[in-house]
Amino acid sequence: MAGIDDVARLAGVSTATVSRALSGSVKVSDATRLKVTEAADALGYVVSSYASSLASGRTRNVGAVVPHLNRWFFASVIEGAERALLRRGYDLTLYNLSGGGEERRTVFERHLLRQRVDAVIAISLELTDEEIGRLLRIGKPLVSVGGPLKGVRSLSIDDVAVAQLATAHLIALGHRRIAHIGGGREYDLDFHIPTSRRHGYERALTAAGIPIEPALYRTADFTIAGGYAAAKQLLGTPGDRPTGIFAASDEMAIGALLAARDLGISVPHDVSVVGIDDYELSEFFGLSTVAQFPGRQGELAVDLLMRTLEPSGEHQPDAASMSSSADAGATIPVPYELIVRGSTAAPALG
Amino acid sequence: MAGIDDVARLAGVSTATVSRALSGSVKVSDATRLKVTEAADALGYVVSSYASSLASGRTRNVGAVVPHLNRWFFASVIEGAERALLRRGYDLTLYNLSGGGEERRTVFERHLLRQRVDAVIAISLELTDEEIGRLLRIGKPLVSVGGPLKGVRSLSIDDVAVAQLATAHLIALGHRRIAHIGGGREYDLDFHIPTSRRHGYERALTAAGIPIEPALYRTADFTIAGGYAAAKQLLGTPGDRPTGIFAASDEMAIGALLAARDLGISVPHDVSVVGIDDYELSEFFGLSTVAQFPGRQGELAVDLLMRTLEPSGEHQPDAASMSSSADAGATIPVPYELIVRGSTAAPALG
DNA sequence: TTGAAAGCGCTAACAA
DNA sequence: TTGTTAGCGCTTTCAA
Repeated sequence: MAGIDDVARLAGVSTATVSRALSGSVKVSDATRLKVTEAADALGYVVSSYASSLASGRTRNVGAVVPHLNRWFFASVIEGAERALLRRGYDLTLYNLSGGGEERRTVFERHLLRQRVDAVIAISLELTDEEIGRLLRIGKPLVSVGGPLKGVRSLSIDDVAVAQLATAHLIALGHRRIAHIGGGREYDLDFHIPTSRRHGYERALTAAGIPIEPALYRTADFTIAGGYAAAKQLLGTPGDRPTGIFAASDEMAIGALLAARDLGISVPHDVSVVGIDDYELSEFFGLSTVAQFPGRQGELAVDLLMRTLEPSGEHQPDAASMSSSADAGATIPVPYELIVRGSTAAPALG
Repeated sequence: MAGIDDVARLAGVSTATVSRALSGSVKVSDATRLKVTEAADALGYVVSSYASSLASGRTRNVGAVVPHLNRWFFASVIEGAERALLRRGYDLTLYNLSGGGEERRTVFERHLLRQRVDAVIAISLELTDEEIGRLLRIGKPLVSVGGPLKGVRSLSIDDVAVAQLATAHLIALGHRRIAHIGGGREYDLDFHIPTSRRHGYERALTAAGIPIEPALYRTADFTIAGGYAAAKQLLGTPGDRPTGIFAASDEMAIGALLAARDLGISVPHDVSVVGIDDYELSEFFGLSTVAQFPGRQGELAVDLLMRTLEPSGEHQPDAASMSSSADAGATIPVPYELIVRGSTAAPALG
């Protein structure tokens, strides 16, 4: 392993100049920079991250905390964040909390505090004040993706508006009996997503003068299997069957599609189905949905962080910006878009 | 941020003793250890990872390189590895190569060489000799999961045996006309998984005296949509339709299930379907499959690495064990298991 | 079992 | 623009 002195010697400059030439930011003459980079390449020299961190106090590494890894939304956010970080020469250290209770404590009390990361991205995690406080106190900027966090900059779609849009889409097609498959109470812990989406559904109905019918509301667990079971109840019950179903996630909506098929109910002729997400299988199933773009959300989170970590020129180096400035704690709305595919149509006559 | 001196002062010992007491390994009296841990807790002291790394040369961090994050197998391996690492106080730094060509180069030429990780886990990646060589030369142990890598310890199921088992399952039920949906040539780059699985299929047929029919072989891209399209061809073609389909992955098998349904062909009455993986949706679809356990594979990879990183007692501290000892480069077979669900049965009579 | 002290390999003042 | 030098906060000899 060649060290900085080897490079300095070969290039005929001091180690300080090597450091400056390689970091790129500070003023170095072109000729010197060239000599240095050539020497570094010749020796296969790469800056040692920990020596650099110890001297500079910056790690060029960001921590990402997720509740699970094997779910489309979380994995997509991470992919986007990683892409953006790699582009800037940063690494991403992953903390997956799916293991259970004890894990969460050690991650927040040890791993995230040991100065391995410059900042933290929390994905769909309702952090406690304690957890947020610890991070902010040691000066680690924090950004939340997927839901609002008190006192923390947060990126999230407007769940009420998205649900309202999906429901309004069905109403605009002429549907009046519209069921909703929402998330169960146990999934309401994090940011009340199920509750917000239910509100959006109800708001759309009310705006159209359609009464809210409790019988048309079911809950599930955000999976295909859960959506399937809920839809079977909704569609199999004899009597006044709904002509439209709005599911709070595409996975549940796909479950509804499969349930309808198994019951011999044709989509969209007999029932229309709309979801939220634009999940990876949604296109295959021809599901109409309100798309959100988790990869883009991950990139945006990194952009936000970088403004604090690398205040470049126009941004004033506002050290406190992540914890006490006016917009800390603000929820920044991110884009969404209605995508109409084959699973929604006007209700059949009669 | 309290430092080690603060803890030393509060505990009334030297910084060296604090370091020893907290690292746990070296000899420290119980009384001293107690004093130190109490002082550390009182101050909220956590060892600074970079200072520790610079002094010790060890980071307690492992790099994991994946081709994509948003796919069940890769995400599951990472989850397992992370779980095992967290348990040992290690972090996991993720390198996702899905961004494209340039990314791969910088990851291998910069990020992985800058001493941020003690070891590397490569997941389903066919590394070049160059890439492997660089890592090994700077003393970073390397383990591969998902396929054999020349000169590197590798964890993988026996693809030929697994495919043979799945096919033999159909044969044992009485099927003779068995189709295979394999992976296309373009997916053969990494470890020849499609080729190996096809060999297993052919071997099972041959062992049963069943001729191999080219018309019963289709390729797809390992997705549900791809399996759906391939199965439609296989099942829709008039004439001597297969009574069994073996797909090289569960996702393609699920596609086949959906295709059969759309064609009005009943599973398993008219056609049986079996896959490989035990993917997360397989149970929901009642798919028979040969399960592999990627989470467990991730944990095993960590176990293997730890033997080199933390030679504890019985293991001799064999520094070269990952690169030049007898079993470096050996492929370690990992468990798999046939799971019979509702998608396979004896062929209908006549 | 404990303490003193010498680095680990860089970066950032400061000076030139 | 470049060089000199003093740390960054730990771990690990070595000596006691």
